[in-house]
Amino acid sequence: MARVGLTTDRVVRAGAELADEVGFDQVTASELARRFDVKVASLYAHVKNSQDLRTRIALLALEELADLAADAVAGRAGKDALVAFANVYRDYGREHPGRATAARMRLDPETAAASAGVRHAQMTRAILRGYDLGEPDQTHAVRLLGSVFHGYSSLELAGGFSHSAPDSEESWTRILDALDALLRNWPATPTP
Amino acid sequence: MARVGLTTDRVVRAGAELADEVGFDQVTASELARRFDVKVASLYAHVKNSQDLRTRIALLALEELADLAADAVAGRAGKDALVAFANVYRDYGREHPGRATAARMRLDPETAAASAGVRHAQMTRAILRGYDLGEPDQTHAVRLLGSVFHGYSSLELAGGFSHSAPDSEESWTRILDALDALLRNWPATPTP
DNA sequence: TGCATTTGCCTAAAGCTTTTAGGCAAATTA
DNA sequence: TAATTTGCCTAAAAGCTTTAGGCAAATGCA
Repeated sequence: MARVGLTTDRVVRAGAELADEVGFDQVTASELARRFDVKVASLYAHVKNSQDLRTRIALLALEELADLAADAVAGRAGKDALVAFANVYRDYGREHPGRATAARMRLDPETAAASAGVRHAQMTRAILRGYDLGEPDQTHAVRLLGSVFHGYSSLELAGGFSHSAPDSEESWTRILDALDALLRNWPATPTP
Repeated sequence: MARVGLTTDRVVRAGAELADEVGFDQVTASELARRFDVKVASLYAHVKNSQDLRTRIALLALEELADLAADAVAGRAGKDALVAFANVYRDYGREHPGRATAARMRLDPETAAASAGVRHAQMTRAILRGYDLGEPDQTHAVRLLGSVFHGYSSLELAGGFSHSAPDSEESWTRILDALDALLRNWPATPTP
């Protein structure tokens, strides 16, 4: 019997492509097997189960995103860095909707701690060095940026901003302008 | 044979509770049937298929959220309204994680247009009347707020902010302070 | 109250996905 | 070339989804 040359890596990559084509939650071992022209059981030598497959796709997406982000911010600072960084997330979500959804998947704490997710947080902090924020405000800002990137990408993917003016492109630009202004002018803790 | 008294409404409500208990994507017709002590096929008289069930749970969640939000903002304005509104989203996500995930589900355009989603957008606009924003900036701000609420809730649910200082509560408060400051001070479109 | 109709839940069955166990042949190593 | 490892296979069990057809309970009407 001819061997197709399955490896965990190839299976996960094919899973990521499948996710982009049919949606992350339509990724099944069966469909993947069909694409490799292989029996389903054969896949189970390379991933523990279908949950494991999905988790690996998520980890792959997080790494790809982190690599792209690292590239984008290299040699930039201030608003320039912020915009480049933010666009990586948005563009990734539009080019790879399945992977992007995967990247938003809930991971158990240990898996998350060992994932490229930590690089994302570090890079966000690095960008904030271009603004004058001490702790704990820097952490608040990291969380705010994460929420906006995450949320915008997800709403845009869900079609929330299509079919209505102004177009998403313009909102995105202006939101980044606004975030930049906010970070330059972060309000002091109000005295209660 | 004793009748349990299934209706579409009861099935969907039970589905929403199940979602909160086991996670939205673990909601299956089989499990629901088990809880009603009924055969699976019986459910299919009340929902078209399992996708229909999930969509109906999402619509229920959107309505509940809109009702809560409407209550919360009644009689409030400015930052007070913003904070009350925002807290509805965050609290709902923490009290009803499954429903909240459902509310973030991708709906097809017609379904979305007929959903309580439009009330959410209207209420967000109403809150922004407390700030001095013209069009198209008001729309940009609606999208920003949607992204933040959506994103923060989703990250918090995924455990992104637990096990690290400062606690999520504090970040949330400070992020709302920051958004209020931003809306009061929305930057003009930069001249290119 | 008695009868007709509607409705609610059932059984049956087919098709699909997941997952495990065990086997044989191809690839690798010695 | 022989021994070992590895890759893919068949088989099979178990669960979820969905449709079709049937019977009995609830409802409506004379």
